[in-house]
Amino acid sequence: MVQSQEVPSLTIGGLAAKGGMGVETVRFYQRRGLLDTPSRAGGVRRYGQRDVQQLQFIRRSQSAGFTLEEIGELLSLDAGQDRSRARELATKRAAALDEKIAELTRARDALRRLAHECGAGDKGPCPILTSFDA
Amino acid sequence: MVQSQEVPSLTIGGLAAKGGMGVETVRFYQRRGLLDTPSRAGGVRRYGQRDVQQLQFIRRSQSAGFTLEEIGELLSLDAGQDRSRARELATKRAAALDEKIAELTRARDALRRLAHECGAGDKGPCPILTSFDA
DNA sequence: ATACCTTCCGTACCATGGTACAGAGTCAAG
DNA sequence: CTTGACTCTGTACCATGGTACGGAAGGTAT
Repeated sequence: MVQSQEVPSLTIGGLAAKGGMGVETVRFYQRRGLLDTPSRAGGVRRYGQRDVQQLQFIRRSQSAGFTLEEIGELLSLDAGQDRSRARELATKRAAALDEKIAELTRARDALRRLAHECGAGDKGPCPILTSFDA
Repeated sequence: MVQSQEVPSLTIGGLAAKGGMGVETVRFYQRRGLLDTPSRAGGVRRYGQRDVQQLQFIRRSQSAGFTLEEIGELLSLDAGQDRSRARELATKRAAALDEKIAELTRARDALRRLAHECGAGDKGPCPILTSFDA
């Protein structure tokens, strides 16, 4: 089985576009060590599919609540041998998300209650401060 | 019905403790206009139940995802007459929370899947990058 | 080959939500 | 009436996650 040896063809602008972010953000991730910086063979740096995937991974991880520092660790684990550490990070974050989800759900319910109790009228004070018992 | 005219008796330290935060944070909220600064009648400023309640409100609102700026608006609405604005803010945030909850739920499920797929062994690489399809 | 756009690199700046500290004043217990 | 803890005020600093900008070099369409 031969690995298809992709020729990296994107410039940083194209890469950023595929990642759904600005060029400056890509460079920022490079500075942070989240994305490597290919060599300037000749003129301008070129990026490939792997880099696109990595940017998308960063975004997904962020939306899962990982910090950039944690994402750095995940990326280093991806290539590494320490499965149990990988599992640990994933399950810890999943548990944290369970808590966060519960918290946001309570808050949402409280807000809907507040909106309802605030009544149908449009005049008069609405005691938000005491109504919002999250 | 007579309003019980509470005599404010807490110092800033006691207030902060009741709010579950540090003194510096209370002062920070005062600077941001989220909490008013009683006059220094004599020596030291004194705080009452209303202030405690307000700090708790701030914390609850933060956990509901409001920014400090939005919280400032909510507080001004509390005393105000604009019920429809209050309802609008509450329902908008509730909807935003619904989205956020869905996003976090997806991320959590993806993480649990990842942890599972990462297997029971403890050696060898775990393709996190491609497994985490949030 | 001449515009014109992008990249490159370094450095500076931004918003958000705090946290720390110095130096002076105030308070309460012993 | 001293001592030690707490308060007050102003200003500075912090972490996180970017965003902006200037000036030089590279790439590309006409």
